[in-house]
Formats: sequence, C-alpha cells, structure tokens
Amino acid sequence: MSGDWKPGHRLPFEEELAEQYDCARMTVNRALSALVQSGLIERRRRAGTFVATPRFARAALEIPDTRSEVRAQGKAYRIEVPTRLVRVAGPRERGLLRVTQARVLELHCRHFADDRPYAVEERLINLDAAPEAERADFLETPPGSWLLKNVTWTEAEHRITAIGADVALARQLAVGEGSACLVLERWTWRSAEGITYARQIYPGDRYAMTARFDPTSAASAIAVAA
Amino acid sequence: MSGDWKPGHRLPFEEELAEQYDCARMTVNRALSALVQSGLIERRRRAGTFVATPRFARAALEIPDTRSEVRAQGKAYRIEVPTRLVRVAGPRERGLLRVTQARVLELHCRHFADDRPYAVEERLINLDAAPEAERADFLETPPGSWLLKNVTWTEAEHRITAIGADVALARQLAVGEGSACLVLERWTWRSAEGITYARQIYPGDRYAMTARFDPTSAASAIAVAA
DNA sequence: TAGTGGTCTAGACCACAGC
DNA sequence: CTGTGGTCTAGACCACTAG
Repeated sequence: MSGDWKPGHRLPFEEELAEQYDCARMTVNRALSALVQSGLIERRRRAGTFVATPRFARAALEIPDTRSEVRAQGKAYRIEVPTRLVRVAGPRERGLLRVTQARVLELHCRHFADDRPYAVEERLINLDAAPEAERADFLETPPGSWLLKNVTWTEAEHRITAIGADVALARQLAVGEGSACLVLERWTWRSAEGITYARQIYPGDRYAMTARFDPTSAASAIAVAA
Repeated sequence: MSGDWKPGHRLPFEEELAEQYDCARMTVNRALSALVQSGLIERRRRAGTFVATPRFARAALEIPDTRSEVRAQGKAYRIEVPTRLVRVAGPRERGLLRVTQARVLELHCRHFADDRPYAVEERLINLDAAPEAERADFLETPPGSWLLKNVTWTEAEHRITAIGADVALARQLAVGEGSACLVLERWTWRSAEGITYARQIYPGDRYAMTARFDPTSAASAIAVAA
C-alpha cells in the first residue's frame, strides 16, 4: 500500500512469512489469498508471490484507459496534447487532488478514434506522488495508460454527469453546440495522497459507459464503448 | 442461485454440511466465507447462516434504489405511476429482457424529491420470473425497492449515456428543452433469465452518479446524488 | 525434478449472541 | 449458559511450473 514494493516485486515465500510472523503456513496462505482477491498481488506456483499491476477489467471501477477503449473497438488511436505545464498547485488544484501543497503537472488532451474526436481530457498529476511523470512522453503513452502502468493506487472515485456542449467543447468534439455530453471525473489516491485527477468529456449520444457485475465471482468491469 | 431459497432462508449448520458433503468443517467454512464475500449469504454467531438480501452500497454496481437515494439526501420522496399494464412481450420487450417469450409488466413512473421532479423511469418486469410483481403496490413501495426486496438477482449490467431533453421529457423533469440529461439503463438477470429492465433519466446538471472503489476491501459503491 | 502454491484435515480454543 | 461461527494449528498430499 505504501508503494515501496513496485508492481512485479516478489514477496517472501509462505514459509518465510510464517516464520517471520510466528504463525502457521495456512494462516499466511489465507492472508495472501485475500490479497489475491483484492487484486493487490498475483501468485504463481513454483515462481512465488508478486505485487500485481492493476489491469483493466479486473477490479471493480478500475481506471479506464482511453487508448485500450478505442483499440478494443477496433479503431486507430491518436492523441493530441496541446497543453502541458508544471506549476505549484493553486487552490483549485489542491482541492481536486485533496492535498495541502504539491507540484502538479497539468495536461489538456484530445483523444481520437479513427481520426474522429473521441474525448477531451483535462488531467492533473501530483508530481510529489509521481515524479517520473514529469519526464514521461504522453504522445507515446497517453497519461491514463502511463499512470496505470507506473503508479500504484489504492482508492478511486468516479463521478459521472451530463452537460450541454458549449461552443469551444462542441468544436473540439465535432458535435453540435448544446448537444449532450457525458462527463467522467476520476480521482485516484494512494493511502489518502491524491495522485491524479482527470476529467474526460465524451459525446453523450455516441458513447455509453457500461458496467457489469456478477456477484458469484464478485467481479465487475466498467467500460466506455460506442 | 436458483432462487429456491429466498432471502432470509437459513442454511444448514457448518457441521451438518460437513457431514452431508463428507468433508472437514474447515472446508465448509471456507466455502461459506467465500459466499459471504460475494454477498450471497450472511452469517451470525449462535444464529446461523442465511440467504442475504442484496443491499444498496454493499456490492459493486448494486441496484440503485431511487427512494433510498432521495431519502439519503434528506428529502421527501414521492412517486407517480401514470402507466401500468400487463401484456405478452413483443419484440422490443423480448430483446430488452433477453427472453424468447414472457408476460411482462410495463410501468412508467416519475420520482419526486421534495415535490421537485427527480427522475423519470420506464420499467419492464418479467412476470414469469417475478409473478408476485403483478399484485405489488408500487405507490407504497416503488418498483426498484420492491424488486430489491423480493427478487434475487445474480447478474446486473448498467449503461450510462447522455441525451438532450425533448419537449415531453423537459416538461416531465421541469428542465429546459434540449438540456443534458443522464440516462441510466439497467438489466438484471437471475441465471441468465431476464428479470427486469429499467431506464431512468435524471437532469444531468443537477445530479451525478458517483462510484468509489477500495481495492483493500474490494468494496465499492455507486450512488446518485445532488 | 524440485520447489513453489493450493488445498484438505482433525482438532482445538475462543468470541459472541441468542435462548 | 450453550450453541453457533471465527480462527488458528501442524501436518499432509497434490498440482503445477520454472529452471
């Protein structure tokens, strides 16, 4: 949870943990099994136990990855990043990231599917929590995908609203002025420290968010699709 | 999963199940613990093990209950049910419920919070799957709440889109014509049999859907709030 | 093929809540 | 108080797979 063990890090074997915590191997096994179910670790026989990489469609309400969404629809993905700047967080950024102070990276992006506007995105990244983001190439790997791969998160919150497109948004999304759009806001934390805030806007009539839940496996998935 | 054991039904004790399945009590305990985690059963010491009633804010993407949503905001709840009719499912109803034939109950409702329109709802209920619905009083208990209490489901899917209000919808929700609205569609199944389809429309600027996820406990919640 | 995790067992003690 | 579930134990055997 602290993030000290990066995705892929190998944990001690069951017998070592049993000795370390002075308990039976079965007790360690149950604890680790619970961590597998919450998606924090992965286990392979003969190989060991490893810190997991969060993946799309595994955990409930996981961080959607725009590039994967577009490619899953069989379309070509492209991103534009017209704005990229680093600054000390002002009141608005501190509120959105829920931190008292931080250096932040602010990005404005536009996502395309087959050269048609797919979504616009405004994103804040807390550089104190994810300093490597300052040097990341977001044209190569879009910010959502990059964060998914490089930063471990422990809590997430989504908020979905609908708005009518104003003139600027309508032009960016190539839709009529006033047409309904879906707004997906997303906050991500690690141990109460805000990592990133994203606000993505989709044409509301063309795209839908879907979520499935199966209580038998307690598995769920969230996706945006045409 | 078959629905034969209604919510509240007491399961055999661990020792009885261990004898019945010829295994150790610890094995039964692990199986039942998994069912607790998936939310299918509840267990109380000294009392026993019971089929659970699905509850709001317990499982991921659980069925939102409009009445609970409104009351959670500290507002008075009221419902109107202008349309209520029973008929044999036509092509559209069969498609939405994903059944080959069925008798269906069709409802049109309007939900109010403090006498202000909160949402409109169109709902189909498969009467072959939930025959008791034909005699239910949906003014006393709104359909979402009634189904939540009386019918066990095993799978659910949500779909969220945004639309601009047409003249009729704008009047029903007391919003301006063309203003953006959130559309929440929900399908619910039990063992692949469609139980209900609901389509709820909220004023998009006034209300938001939020979803939280905490991988440590694998708990998540979805809610609609002002 | 050896070293991991996966799983079951029989027994034990405890905490808790109905009765 | 007593009967449930909650949890731990020490040992065992098996399945899988990485080296």
